Amino acid sequence: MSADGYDPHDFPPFAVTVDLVMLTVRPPSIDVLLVKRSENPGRGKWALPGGFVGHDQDLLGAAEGKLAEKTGVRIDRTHLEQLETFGAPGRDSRMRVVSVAHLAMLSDPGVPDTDDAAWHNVGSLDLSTLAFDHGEILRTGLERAKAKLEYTTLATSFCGPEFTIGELRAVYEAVWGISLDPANFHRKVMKTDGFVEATGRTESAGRGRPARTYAAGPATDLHPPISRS
Amino acid sequence: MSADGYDPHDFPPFAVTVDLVMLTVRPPSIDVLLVKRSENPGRGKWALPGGFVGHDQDLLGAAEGKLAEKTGVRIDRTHLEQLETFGAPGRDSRMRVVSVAHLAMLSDPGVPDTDDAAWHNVGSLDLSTLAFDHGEILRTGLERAKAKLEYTTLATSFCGPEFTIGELRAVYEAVWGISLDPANFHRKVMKTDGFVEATGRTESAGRGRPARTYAAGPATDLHPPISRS
DNA sequence: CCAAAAGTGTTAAGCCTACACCCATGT
DNA sequence: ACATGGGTGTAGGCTTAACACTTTTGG
Repeated sequence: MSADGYDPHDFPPFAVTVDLVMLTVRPPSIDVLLVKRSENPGRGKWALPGGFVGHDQDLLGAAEGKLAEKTGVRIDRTHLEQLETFGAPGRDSRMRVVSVAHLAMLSDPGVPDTDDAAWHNVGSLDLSTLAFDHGEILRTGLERAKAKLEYTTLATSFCGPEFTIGELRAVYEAVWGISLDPANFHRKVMKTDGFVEATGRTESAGRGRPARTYAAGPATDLHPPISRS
Repeated sequence: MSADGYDPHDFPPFAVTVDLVMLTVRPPSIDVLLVKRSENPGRGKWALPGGFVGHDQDLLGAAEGKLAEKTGVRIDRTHLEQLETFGAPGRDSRMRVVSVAHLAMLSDPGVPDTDDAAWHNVGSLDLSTLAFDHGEILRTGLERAKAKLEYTTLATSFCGPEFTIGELRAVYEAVWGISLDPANFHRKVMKTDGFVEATGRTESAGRGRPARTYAAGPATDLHPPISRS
């Protein structure tokens, strides 16, 4: 674009793909969906799900399609955003590929693991064993997710349609790897407009006082101060 | 990539470009470098500088090249980062183009305006008149710059090699469009490790007590709390 | 001396943390 | 009864915003 001095019919051709970092939280584990490569390069290695962008697809649409194909999850309760674009020469030995990585944050879809697709606990995963540069992409996605919990309300997208404040807190604790004061956490969530909405129901977790349940609120991108202590 | 089920020799071909949102601050104005298009589509319109990515170039390298070509500025004092990738079908009428937009934050390079490249005050610019989707890209870049001032020390990259705290404050005031308390701002900068380093010199701005000068400190990506009040 | 900008001191308001304490349930 | 997690109250410490005040220059 703005290709002054270039003949538009003589540009270097690229393949463009989308790759997805699909994260879900099953406290205290945080899991990523990986697929086993059936072809070279990287045959037998685990990789992020992804695929070529069609000629008439936009980037987010291509990512949505991959997400639906892998999880069958309805898009509305899932957060999906562009992460970063990776395009180093040689990252794919076959050809010049630019991959637009996306980050998806979803509640446990309950999709069972199969031979060629499985959820992996990121804590016990050696990133350097992933195919291509997918270890680096995954690291970037994890960092983004950690950062976003702090100043957005996106943690709710890791929860089901109805959840307790304790379950929400468990998401933060899993992602940040620390423990939070239940009392103070409760207050911070409550005082943040649009974070959660009361359902009026309660849910018993077996032992202890039953907790009120909530649904994700309308706010998604504002900046509440959920501090890390 | 991870193109299971696709023949790697039969992928949809794309052109990949980098476009640059090059911002500089001349308080109280914040300026962006635009080039006038000499070819269709969008002939005569202003556009972000950019160009095709070469087959052996990585994305950041391609952006650095464009930056050097347009400003002659040395890279070390300039902040350059990937912004977002834009790839909607039809954004360029000639072909399917994916543009990896980058954001550059630089101190006034003193490059004079020419017929086909000029610095524009973003406040008095109608974004909808830019070529392609460059108005949207510019808006994204401005938002990113505003946000990054709050929790990084990148404001120094808008300043020259030696600057006063007042000049640094003027950067914040220009970007955020508000005025800050000089006393409190001074303290916040000083108590943030690695934000600025004293030169030992002072500089008289004509009237008033001469200010000590500083150089950018080693920190670039930490999180000092420069609040917006 | 006066205006103006740099820089320091001070104080009151608000926020956050830590923890005490009560509530409601399963066993 | 007691253990367990949910939820509220509260005191102390810390940060912050607002502004008074001193410093150092040019006119």
